Amino acid sequence: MYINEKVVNQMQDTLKIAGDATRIKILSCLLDEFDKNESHEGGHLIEKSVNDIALQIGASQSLVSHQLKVLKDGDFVKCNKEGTKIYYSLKDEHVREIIKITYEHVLERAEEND
Amino acid sequence: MYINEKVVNQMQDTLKIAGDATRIKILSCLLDEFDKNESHEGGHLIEKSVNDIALQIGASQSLVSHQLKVLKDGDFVKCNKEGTKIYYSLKDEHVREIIKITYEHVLERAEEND
DNA sequence: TTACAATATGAATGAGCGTTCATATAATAT
DNA sequence: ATATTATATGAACGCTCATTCATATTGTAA
Repeated sequence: MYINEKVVNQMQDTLKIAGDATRIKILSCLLDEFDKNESHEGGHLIEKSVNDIALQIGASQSLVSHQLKVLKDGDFVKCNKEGTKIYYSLKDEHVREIIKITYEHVLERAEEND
Repeated sequence: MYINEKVVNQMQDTLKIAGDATRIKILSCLLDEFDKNESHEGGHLIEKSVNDIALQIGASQSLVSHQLKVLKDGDFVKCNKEGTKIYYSLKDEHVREIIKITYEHVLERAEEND
């Protein structure tokens, strides 16, 4: 195989991180296209605090904090601190694309099964 | 949130399927760009039997069969039967893109950490 | 310092799932 | 029918990991 074992494992780690409902909700609410509070102007970076995210997705502060750490370690999100609040945002374009393509995949599957 | 619970769960299922080393290897060897046996002519559909895949990725027949079922149920691959052999191939463009983008994400992370 | 708000952390539990092994099914040929 | 090849299936084990609860840390204001 062309892709070596190490890269495969890194890809596994990356996709495992993406494959969780809580984390998908977090990423989605940081993704402009999927955030109902935003007008869809491409390229706009959304920053939200831990508590904002927790409120929006209906999860506990602890859970969101835990999962944000996972997302940060996996380079899915970045953060910057302002006072006691810490604002998180999507790290790069890859994250956006993974979420969007997966969303399309799901929609297409739904269309097929009619 | 704009994406409802059902869609989130379907996205979770999709990404969970993608987030496994064995399945990534299977998908990779069905993806032209990553198959060393193929000349990189875009759009060429690669079909391989269960045993071919098992041999190429160095996994047991049983394991590959199990995981191909998972991939098929998730609409990652399709198959057609010819005699006793069953040939599997990637189902659509989304699968290609998910693998490729994840690959790029991993490469970019590696570059950052130098 | 004390109080409060925002976030992080650690332990523990419970469920999900990847892998292996053994076996079953299906198709073909002799 | 028997043998052989290709693939699928079911059970069982082990381990990973998502979530919760309690607690700790950090920053700010009074």
